[in-house]
Parts: sequence; structure tokens; C-alpha cells
Amino acid sequence: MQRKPTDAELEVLQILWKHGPSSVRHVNTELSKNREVVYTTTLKMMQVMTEKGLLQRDTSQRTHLYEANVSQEMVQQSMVDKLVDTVFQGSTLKLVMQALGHEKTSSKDLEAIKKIINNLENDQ
Amino acid sequence: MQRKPTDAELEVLQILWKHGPSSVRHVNTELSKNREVVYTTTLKMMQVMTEKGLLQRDTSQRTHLYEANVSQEMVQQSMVDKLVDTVFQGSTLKLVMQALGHEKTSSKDLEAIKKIINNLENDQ
DNA sequence: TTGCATCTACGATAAGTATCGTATATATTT
DNA sequence: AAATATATACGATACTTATCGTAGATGCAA
Repeated sequence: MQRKPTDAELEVLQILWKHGPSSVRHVNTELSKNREVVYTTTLKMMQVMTEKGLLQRDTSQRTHLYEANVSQEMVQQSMVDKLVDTVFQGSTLKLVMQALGHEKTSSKDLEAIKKIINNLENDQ
Repeated sequence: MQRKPTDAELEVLQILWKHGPSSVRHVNTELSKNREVVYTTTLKMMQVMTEKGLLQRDTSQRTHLYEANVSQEMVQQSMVDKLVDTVFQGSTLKLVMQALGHEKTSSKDLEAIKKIINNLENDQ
């Protein structure tokens, strides 16, 4: 895969995953809901991300349309893998324990997780 | 908290968490098991980490002793929180699903997680 | 006590990240 | 058509990260 996305790049990806192909203007407007960003900063970032292969763009119109060129699932997985690797000694169990132990997870969510575990166990 | 540790800094922290207060020489030797690092690179990094507050050091001897100034649990938690925030839309459930769904988790581990969930449920 | 080994301090550098200003082209409005 | 708004392109800059070389101090061994 390409180099892992930076934090700022992840913000852009989130927006594109959610909204699909978008103009720089749109992404910038969305970003601006959280923090102050100048338009050309967003533009430049998206251009760089395109060079890196994280995005692809349609330049057939004056207003270019960008879309994510990596799937959310792949990025999620590679970031989880990396986290497990670097701070949980390779143990997914430790990660899950830490995640569940601290966060206030709803009982509905806990049930959902149990269901997943049961499915996994039946698969084996 | 202080700024989040970089990847290279995490490697150093891992070693200090595992071995306790250590000399630069020791950390460098450990790091060198994975990749090539020049001694002064490790030294410089640990000096910078000390400035950042990630480490503290005892300079009473010629060979300084460094130890982690942040706990493994806190770093783990803040990294999990951040991951949940930036790529799982704030949903711990999604993170856990992704982690369990992909990794081949042993049935012993799965049982352990179920036990944790049961404990959490009883607490509520 | 002279020389070798080992330590810290410090500066330089290269690469990557994030930010923004200016220039220029293209629409749109008046 | 002229003025205004909106796009992209591109370069400059400041910061951070990672890396390493050199210098100088300190300890130890021959």
C-alpha cells in the first residue's frame, strides 16, 4: 500500500468516504466546521494526496472532483494492525480489553460483540 | 498530556516499559535488534523525549538512566481513543468488530473477551 | 600517564507535513 | 464589456521528525 495517511489526510478521507466524490470547496466547507482552514490549504493537501495515490480526481470539469482511492476498511484494518503491533505487543486481545474496559460501551453494543464472538467461534 | 509519541518514540517507550530505567546504550542495543540505529541517534531521541516530558532521567552518574514518564496504559488508551475518533466515527464497537473480524483470534482469547463483557454487564 | 573506550552535548541536514500567499485562468454577474 | 467571484497551479515557509557526525569530557587499562 501507499504510505499511511497523516492525521490531516484522514480528515479529508473521512469526508470523502462519507460524501463520495466531492469538490475541494465542499471538503473545505466540511473541514471548516471543525477548525479554521484556508481554501488553498485544503486544495494543496488534496493535490498532494492525489500524487500519493490516496485520492483520484476527475478533471473533466473546471471544478475538479476528488474521491478516495483507498477503502475505509483497508485503512481501518491497517491502522488497527499497526496499533496492535506498536503498543499492544501484537495482541488483539489486549487492544479489545483496553478499548472495552475504559470506554462506556452500551449494553446493546456489548451484546453485539458477544454475537460476533459466537459467530467467530462457530466458524472454527 | 504532552504531544503524542511518534512511531520511533513508541519503540523507545516499549523498551523502557519492559525493562524499567535504562541507559541509552541498553535502549540502543535493544533497538538494534530490529533495525540499524547509530548510538547518537538513540541518544538524541531520548534527549528530545525528555524535553517533551515523555521520559525523565537520572543524571547523577556519568551514564544517565532514563525511564518512561508516561504509563503504558495511558498511552494505549489515548491512542485507542484517537483511533476510534479518527477512523471509527467515535464507535468503539466498530473498532472491536474490525479488530476481531479480521485477526485470527484464538478461542481462548475470545472466551476471555466474553468474560470481560459479562463483567462489564454485571457492573451496570 | 598515555591512550583507548564510552559517555554526553550540540549542530547540521534531509525528508515530510501543514499552511498560506500570489498568480493566473475561467465563469458569472451587472 | 467590465467587474467580481471562484478555480487551479505553484512556490515559500515554518515545524517536526529522524538521522548522524564531530567535539569534548570522563573513566579505565596497559
